[in-house]
Amino acid sequence: MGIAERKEKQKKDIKKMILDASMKLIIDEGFENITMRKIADLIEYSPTTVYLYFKDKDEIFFQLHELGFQKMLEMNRNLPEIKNPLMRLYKMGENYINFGMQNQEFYDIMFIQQAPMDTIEKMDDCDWALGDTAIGALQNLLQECMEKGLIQKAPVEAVAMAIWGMVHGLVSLAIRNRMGKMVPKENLLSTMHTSLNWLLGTIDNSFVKE
Amino acid sequence: MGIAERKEKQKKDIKKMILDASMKLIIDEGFENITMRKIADLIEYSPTTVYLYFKDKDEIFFQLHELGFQKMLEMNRNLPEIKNPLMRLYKMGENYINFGMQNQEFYDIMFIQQAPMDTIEKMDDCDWALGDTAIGALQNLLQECMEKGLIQKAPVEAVAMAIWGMVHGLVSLAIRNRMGKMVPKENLLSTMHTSLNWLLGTIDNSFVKE
DNA sequence: TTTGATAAATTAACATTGTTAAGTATTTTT
DNA sequence: AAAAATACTTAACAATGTTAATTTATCAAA
Repeated sequence: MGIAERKEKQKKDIKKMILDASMKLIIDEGFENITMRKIADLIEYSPTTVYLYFKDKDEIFFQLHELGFQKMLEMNRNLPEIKNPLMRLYKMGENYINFGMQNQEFYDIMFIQQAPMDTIEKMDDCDWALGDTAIGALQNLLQECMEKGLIQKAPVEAVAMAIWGMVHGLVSLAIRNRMGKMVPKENLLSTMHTSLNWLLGTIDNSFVKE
Repeated sequence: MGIAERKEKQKKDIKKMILDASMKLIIDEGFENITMRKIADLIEYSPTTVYLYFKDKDEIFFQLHELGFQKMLEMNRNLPEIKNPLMRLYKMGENYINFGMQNQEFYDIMFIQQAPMDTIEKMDDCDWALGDTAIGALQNLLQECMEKGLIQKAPVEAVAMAIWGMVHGLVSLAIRNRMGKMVPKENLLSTMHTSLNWLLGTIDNSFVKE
């Protein structure tokens, strides 16, 4: 049945158009200012057509949140080739910060905004799979580092939460304009990396402790 | 002039009524669902009256953000009596997490939402004084700890950002529902404290390093 | 090719929102 | 008591998300 197939593809295409348009609007004008009508305008359909492809506005945000995770995964493609798990941990943190700062709008949807979580709650299978696997990967990595004696032993969940918390904290403070005058804009990124390296340095057993 | 004084007081009173009503609404129904009309309803004035006391909705959020900082300062009244600066650092972190988790709506306005920052940008004196002094206090404390050899020496700004980043990260992930199934709700607070203690423990010189 | 059903898109409308302008009541000053 | 300033309300606007009703396009069967 080539016909049903083609229709399926058309539907996918329009969905993609809608998501692309949404993202463009978000980047150009910020979330607050994104509206269904503007999205419709951009894809040159009537406003209500959008509702034939997405249940509501929140679902658009949810899908963008998924796209964001895809983008993030792509950025981490360079990880597996790093054999030393501790080096991999460093790189993972760096990647996280860089991703957040280079894709602030995606990051916001993925980790700050309520909308996608609201959609998840309405779903049957209502758990945040993407987030859970991400933090799971961090935990596994930490476990490996500990087993090989590369970092100090400690409760894995607590350490994972601490590290994730820190990088998320830095990025989200920056995104939501809480860094203020404390750190000048041009130093922001490098200071964040310094903070991360400092943290990992303190647990890195290859540093000599006096 | 007792008359101008009384008028001044009346104005203050109504302002307070508006802020109280706003906070009540935010707590009861969340930000998304707070409206000028609901606020007006609650104080039994017409919707437009609110505009006689606040320029716009964002300014209400800005004032609530200031109230939040006041509340936070109150919570930290117990700090000065702790003579050991390192102990004070521990307590400061604990307080921060507790404040955030016990006053999620305030915390959200203070550190997550864009609205108060937008208002600040529109102001003449457009810097985030409250935030800056808060982080300044942390930096001073760290400085003191380092000078007394209680924690390892390191660039103060980077360490301050790291610590603040971590506690903010944990609280904001929790508030915005990103902890998911990773940490069960009833363990959330204690795990966060474990993470904080782990971090401070790693830089605490009173721990023996092997 | 005409028909009739199904799918796709649009127009019209609704209730809610933040906010402004214009008008009314109330208080203060003269 | 009249005039002026203050406090408040009513009416209205444009914009928003969303639904219901209606039109238009698509395409297999007659």
